[in-house]
Amino acid sequence: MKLSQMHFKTLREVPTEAEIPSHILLLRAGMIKKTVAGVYTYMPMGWRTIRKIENIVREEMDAKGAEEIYTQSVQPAELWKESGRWDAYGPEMWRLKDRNDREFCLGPTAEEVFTDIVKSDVTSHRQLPRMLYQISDKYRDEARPRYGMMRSRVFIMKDNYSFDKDAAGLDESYDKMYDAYSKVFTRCGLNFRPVEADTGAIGGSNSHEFTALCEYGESEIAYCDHCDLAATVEKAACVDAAPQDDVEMLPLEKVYTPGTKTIDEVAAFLKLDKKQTIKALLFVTYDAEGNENGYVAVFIRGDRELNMTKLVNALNIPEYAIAFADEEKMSAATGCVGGFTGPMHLHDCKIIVDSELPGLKNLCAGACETDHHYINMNYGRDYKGDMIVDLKTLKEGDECPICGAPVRHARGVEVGQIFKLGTKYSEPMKAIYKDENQKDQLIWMGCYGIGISRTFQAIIDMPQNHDDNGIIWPMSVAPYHVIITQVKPGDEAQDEVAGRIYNELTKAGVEVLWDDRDERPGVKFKDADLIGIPVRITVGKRASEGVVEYKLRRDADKREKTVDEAIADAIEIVNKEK
RNA sequence: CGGGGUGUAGCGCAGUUUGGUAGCGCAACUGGUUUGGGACCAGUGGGCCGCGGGUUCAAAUCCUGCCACCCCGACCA
Repeated sequence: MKLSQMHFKTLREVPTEAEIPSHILLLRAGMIKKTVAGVYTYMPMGWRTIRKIENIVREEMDAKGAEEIYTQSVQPAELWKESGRWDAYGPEMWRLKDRNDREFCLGPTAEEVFTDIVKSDVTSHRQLPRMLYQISDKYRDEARPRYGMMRSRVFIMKDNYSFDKDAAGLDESYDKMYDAYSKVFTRCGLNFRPVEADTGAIGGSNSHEFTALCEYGESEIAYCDHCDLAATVEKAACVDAAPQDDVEMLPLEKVYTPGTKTIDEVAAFLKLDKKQTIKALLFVTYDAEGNENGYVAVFIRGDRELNMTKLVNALNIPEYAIAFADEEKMSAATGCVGGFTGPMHLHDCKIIVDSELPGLKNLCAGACETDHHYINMNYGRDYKGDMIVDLKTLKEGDECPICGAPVRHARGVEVGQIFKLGTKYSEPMKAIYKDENQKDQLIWMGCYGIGISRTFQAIIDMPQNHDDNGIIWPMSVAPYHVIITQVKPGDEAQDEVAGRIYNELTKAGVEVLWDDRDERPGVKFKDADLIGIPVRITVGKRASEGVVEYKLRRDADKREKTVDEAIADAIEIVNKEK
């Protein structure tokens, strides 16, 4: 393809909307354009890379026996009501009505549609297992779109669904996908790590997230250098402090603690370690219509951090159905007092106690009375919880829940996630097959997603895939393999040499971009670096002698080569790496 | 949804405090000189100053309502 004939434009200056390298470079390279917040257009060069990623995904899916289908984005509300997720999904779902007032959504995912398809076609154990996938736009009306395509409202996702006879079959499908995903992300040039993850709105029993390691990522993962621990921070279990069984309970005492509303203030005032205090966190919960339907008080050791995901899982409600409470409003109903709430004297309020508190003795907590705290508070004797559960966030340096070593944290971008759904969808939607004994059985399902557009962007954020001058595409996903930078189009010798290189490489299956624009050489070099084509062949002054310059985008050094050498070397490296 | 910020030419910005009818750089276009790392000279075109309402002889500028976008948080396969 001749660059002079392409719809191609690069930006010299950084657009204000972008902050992280991948977003800045994609915009500057003219590979994407924003349509509206969280919605992007893929320009020719960017779209080529998207298609390369998609094809890597297709190859790996097909290799595991999955078949591609295509379901359209508009999905009827009935299916979602059948699974129970029409209400559960919340404001993120993009809902719409047709002219007859029937309800639909733009698919944020497609468990319902796939389950519906399979249940009507599959009736016998002989038809299982099955694995179907698709690559399509997904719609999620994100509260805050961010970082270009890292968190957008419309994005390209590969989603597939496995249908098995039983749990063992599901395990097998899951393992296949785990393997396929590892291959996909390796081929895409990502530094990634599979980590255990929470199942969120999708549900199910077991899940791994594939996280591209990158400082700009929104996921935080916890891992351990000494054992296999690798989990999202939401998922990671936390080790309770050792129970103080041998410590004697001291008499409960109310103390005057004027103006000490925060844990830091109380601890300083009473000269206590924060580990001897209990922190209160107050929440209000909402029903499906968005009306308040209850209060929740969470108690956790003063130095700990609440893990919202664990709380929501314990309450078995969706995340959007809970929010920090207006303490003043709540005080009338429950007796809490802003800054001085403790687990005693509360009423009409669900009390949730972190799992390590019952084992700890003589703690300090609010007295539900302004300017007062209790000291020597003990579980069982002085207070009780309606629920006792691990609500702690595993922090960097905390004890590893598996081996006890200090835990490490890293940031990353979630590029894929796999779930064991079990019968979560087949049960409400009645996806049933007849087994060998002519008995009805539920189909066991798994679902597996890859954010194609997110992967596209995450690739660039890998440190090895960009530098100050632009993108450095891995060969496997580069929009073109080779760029011919012709210094002086119209020069007879250069035209001849560039044309020959173009033709021979193209014949060999190499994708070549020919920069034949009437621009100064500097502009072409800058653009070539910016768009990140892996191999550059510069046809310049010495073209008449049959000599060109050969340079890899990722290396600094350039080398003069004969035309034939350059062609041979380009073919070799492209075939090796593509 | 809470907090903060910004909307002026395709992109990046100044002008707003103190009202007087819009400017700079890049990009584009024309001509010329250039041609191996974002050239130079001369010239040209391009703006409902986010949108509505108000104050005023006069509004990019003051008042007011709305909208959009970005950042932090909340939230999120």
